[in-house]
Amino acid sequence: MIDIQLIRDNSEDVISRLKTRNMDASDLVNRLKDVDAVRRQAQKQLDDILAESNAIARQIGELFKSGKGQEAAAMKERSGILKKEAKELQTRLDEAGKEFMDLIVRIPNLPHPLVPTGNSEADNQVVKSEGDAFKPEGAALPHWELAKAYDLIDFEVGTKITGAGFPVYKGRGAQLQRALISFFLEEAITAGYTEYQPPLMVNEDSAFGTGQLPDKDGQMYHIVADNLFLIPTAEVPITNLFRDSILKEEDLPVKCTAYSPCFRREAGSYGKDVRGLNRLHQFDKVEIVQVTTPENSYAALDEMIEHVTGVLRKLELPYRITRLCGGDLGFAAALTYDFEVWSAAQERWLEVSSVSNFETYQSNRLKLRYRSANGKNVLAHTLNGSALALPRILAALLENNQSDDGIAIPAALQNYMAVKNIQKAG
RNA sequence: GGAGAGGUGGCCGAGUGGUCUAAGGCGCACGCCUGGAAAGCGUGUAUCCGUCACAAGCGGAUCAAGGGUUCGAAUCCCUUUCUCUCCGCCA
Repeated sequence: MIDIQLIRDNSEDVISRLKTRNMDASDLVNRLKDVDAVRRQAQKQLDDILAESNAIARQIGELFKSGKGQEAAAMKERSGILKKEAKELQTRLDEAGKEFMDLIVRIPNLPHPLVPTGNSEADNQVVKSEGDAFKPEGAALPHWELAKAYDLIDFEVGTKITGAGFPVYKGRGAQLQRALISFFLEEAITAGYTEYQPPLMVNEDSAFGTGQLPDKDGQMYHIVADNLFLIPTAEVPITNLFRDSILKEEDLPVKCTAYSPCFRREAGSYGKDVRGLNRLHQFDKVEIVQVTTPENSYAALDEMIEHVTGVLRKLELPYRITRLCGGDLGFAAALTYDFEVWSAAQERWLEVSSVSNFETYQSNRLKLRYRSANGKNVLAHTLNGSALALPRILAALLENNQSDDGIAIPAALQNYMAVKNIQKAG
C-alpha cells in the first residue's frame, strides 16, 4: 500500500511515476486526495465531539459524587445530543475510511527510477547473461519426454489423482527434487539466512499483508469452509512473521529462508507455457526474504541477486538476468529482476527466480516497522526472491545435461544425490 | 466436536460502573552513588490518528476483535476469535 503522505505531499509526482507502468492514475490519485481530506475533516469533528462528551461525563461524575445528582439532568440531555452527532459522524468516517481503502489498494507501488517503460515481457532489459543459449547436438528431448524415458515424473497419474498441473515425482526424479531443496536451503543458510518451516495456508490478513489480496484474488486456492488460502509462495507466511511488529534497528537486516510447496490456480494459462514442468498448480520453491532499512534495501537487493547468481553458477546452468519493465512489474514491487535459465531442448529461456524490493509497499500494509536510532518508528523495507523455484530448474537440468550416457548431475548437487548420473530405469 | 476457565502495557500481575489519566513488580534507558561494578536511590519507559513544522503542547482511539446497555465501561450484556484444562477423536 502506498504511503498516503506521498500523495499529500506531491500527488503529481506519484501520477508521473506511475506512467512507467502505463497507468494513468490521475483520477484515482485525485479522488484519493479528496477522500483523504474528507476523512480527516470527519475525524477532526468527531474528535471534538468526543472531547466535549468526555468532559461532560467527567462533570456528571463529580456532581454525583458531591451529592448534586439532580443538577446532572441538563448535562445528560446535552450528552444525548452529542452522542447522536457522534454516531452520525462515525458513520461518515467509516464510509470515508472504506472508500479510502478501496481506492488506495488500487494504487500499485511506484516503480524505481531504473524501471524501463514497456508493455510486456518483451520490453524487459537483459542486464546480464552468462553461459550460452546452446543448441544440443543430435536429437535433444524435451524434459517431459526425458521424464518418461527415465521414469522420473508421472504427469498422467497426477492428473488422475488430482488434475492437470500436479505431477508425481518418482524414483530418481523424487530424489533430485529432494536434493535440490536441500542444496538451495544449505546455500541460503550459508549466506546467513535462517531457515523456517511456515504454515502452507494463511488467513486473509496475511494474504492482504503481502499484497495477494485483494490484488491477486483468484490466483490463490481458497479453502472456503475455513476462509484460508493455500500459499502461492513462502513469501506470504514468512513476511507475515513480522506483521504488526516493531523491530530493533540493530536486529536488521532480518534474513529468512524457507522451502515450501507453492499453490497457484494459474487460470487462463495454456499452450506451450503449461507443457511438462513449465507451469504447474503445485510446485516446490526455496524462498529468501529480507527485512531491512530504507538506506540498505538496494544493497540487500544486490546481495540477493548475487546469491541467486551463485546458486545458478554452481548448477552450471546458462542464465540471464532481466530487469522488469513497468508493464511486467508486479503490483507491489518497486524493482524486480528475473532470472531465466536456458532450456536446451525447448530452446527458450525459463523464468526460475524473481527478486524484488517492495520498499514500504508491503510493510505499510503489514505495519512492519523498526525503531530507528533517533527513536522514531519507521516502515521497514521488505524484499524477497526465489532461490530457487524447482520445476524449471529440473527441466533445464534434464534437457541440458542429457547424453547417451544418461543425465549428468552437476558436481554441486552430487553431495545431495546418491548418483552422479541418472540412468534409464530397468 | 462436547464441557468449563480465561485473554489487561515488552513480560508478570492487580483491577467487577466514575480520582483507571490502568496499582504493584520485572525488564529496559538515563542519572545519582562507587576506584569500578553490583546493590540501593531517583527519573523515564506503548501504539495509532488528528491539529501542527512528520517539534512541543493539546485532542481522540486502543485493556483479544466487533456490536450493545449507560451521562460514563478494562469492569455489565451479545457475537466472533484465540489460549488453557477435562472429555471425545486422532498422525
